[in-house]
Amino acid sequence: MMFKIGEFSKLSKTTVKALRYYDEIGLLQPEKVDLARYRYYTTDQLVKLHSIQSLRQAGLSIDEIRNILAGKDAKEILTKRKLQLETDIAERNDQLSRIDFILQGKEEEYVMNYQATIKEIPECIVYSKKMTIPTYDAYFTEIPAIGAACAKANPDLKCTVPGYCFVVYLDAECREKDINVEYCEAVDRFGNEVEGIIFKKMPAVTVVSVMHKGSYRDLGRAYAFVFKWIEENGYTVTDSPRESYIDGIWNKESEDEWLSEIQVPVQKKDT
Amino acid sequence: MMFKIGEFSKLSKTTVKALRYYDEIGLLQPEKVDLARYRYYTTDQLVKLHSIQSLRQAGLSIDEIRNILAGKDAKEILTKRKLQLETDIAERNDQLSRIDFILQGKEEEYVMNYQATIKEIPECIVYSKKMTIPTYDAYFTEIPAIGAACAKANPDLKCTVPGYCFVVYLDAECREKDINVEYCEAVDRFGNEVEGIIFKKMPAVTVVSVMHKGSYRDLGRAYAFVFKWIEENGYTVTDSPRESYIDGIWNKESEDEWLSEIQVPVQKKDT
DNA sequence: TGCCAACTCTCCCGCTGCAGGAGAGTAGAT
DNA sequence: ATCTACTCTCCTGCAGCGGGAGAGTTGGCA
Repeated sequence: MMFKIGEFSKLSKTTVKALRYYDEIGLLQPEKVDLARYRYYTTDQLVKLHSIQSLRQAGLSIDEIRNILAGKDAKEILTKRKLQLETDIAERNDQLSRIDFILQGKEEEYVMNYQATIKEIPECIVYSKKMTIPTYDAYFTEIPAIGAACAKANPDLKCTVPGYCFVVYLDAECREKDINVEYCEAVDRFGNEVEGIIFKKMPAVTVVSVMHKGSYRDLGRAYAFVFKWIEENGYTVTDSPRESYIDGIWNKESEDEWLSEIQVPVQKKDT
Repeated sequence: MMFKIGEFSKLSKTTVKALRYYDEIGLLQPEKVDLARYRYYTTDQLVKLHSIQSLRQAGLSIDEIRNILAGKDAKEILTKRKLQLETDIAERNDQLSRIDFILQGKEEEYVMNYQATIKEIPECIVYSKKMTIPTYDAYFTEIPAIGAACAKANPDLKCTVPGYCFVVYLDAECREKDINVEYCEAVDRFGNEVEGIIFKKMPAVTVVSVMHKGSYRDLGRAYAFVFKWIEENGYTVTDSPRESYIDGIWNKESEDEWLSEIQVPVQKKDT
């Protein structure tokens, strides 16, 4: 009793296309092929195909199935696939959470609002100085002074391209006055340390990033957003936030065009 | 301030390959391209790219992102993607459950054991006869008799190719004696009804299928397997099981080569 | 014997979102 | 002038088939 491909297809509830594909890749070959190249299948193939289907429906790739049918360690392959599936599901749950977060906001204003992304900041060398500043306005005098002092002590030192210039907020809470901060700028190597300026290597870190366009006065809203995002998407803060300056007074006249990026080191909560 | 693609790539933590691809498909084009076709980006692109990344990380396709950025109904697109993600996660949980089910068995014996698949049985026309049979052995006399009676009353009637010949177990519990069954065979059209034989259309149904090779005496093990599978993989039985005969006494001499398929109509439990 | 419908065959393209690599041209520092 | 580090444009590959073109086969019926 031999079946032509169409019959076998109905018998096994598999498409003809899939059967031909399985033949081509050598996963399931017909019992016999005649002179006109017609494929003929028997119930032996039906049994094998049933195994294949059961594994496909369990989410295994064709290569994995081939290995299992060839007698390789099924337990190992299945366990591997299981892990893959688990990370896969975790990823999709993360995505679901992000979509819900967006949908719960006013969707019409979506484009105008803040948006968060997760990124990896690679390791870098920075010169840095810790200080306590009375108010935010002190930045405009302090920062150029640090830059000048460092350049004087290290004439050959170069900033990275593109630049990475940021402030780390060392206080646990947000405050408006007497803020403990660390000013950092990424450079290409270690140099001479003067006037409280030190060099160090910042390790690579995973952050959630939010872009803020406009005056620094409104940065508070961006922070509120990012912390809410972290909370509601199942992350935990692992370090002090960084505020990275991309466009500012040095290259844009209008405050409205200033661009900053808030980077909060985080880690996914394992639930 | 313009960035070449490599700098922009570092700034945005996006690969150069992806940036070129986004340019090609018109998702994110550089501010300017020079005579040597070098791409130059500005921070405007950085902001847009950040939006794109946030949506990509939420699992949206590039087409969906393009639509959202073009001002189309973001809520609708996001809701659709959310549904997709939910069915996607459900599917993977199903796969996970199947893998766990396999792993909990003795994996070395996996190949020799039963395997279950879900399939759709399409609608079909059958002639059928309900009866109560004392023991399974009665099949061997009853079934040929029904076939003969039907053929006599309907000389032109043809069975489908491939054939689909099965028994439905009408009793809720399994019993060894006085079993209520319905014998069915798929045919190409309705015909004359004689001797308790009736014609009817069987609706399409989703079943879990298990293949059983060998004597009918061991079918019990296959049933035990399939009901355990259904239980542990979160399905519920929706109708009486069918036992479909593929290879049997009519074409194989040795009982060991007989092949039957158990089909149990099921539905996924919504958790 | 001829004919026609229903199958079957073998290419080949398309899908998604890039990654990898070849081979050639450029920019900028020395 | 040279050298290195970029950048460019193709082209291929992935996973698992689905869709379709164009050509050959089979089997039943007149």
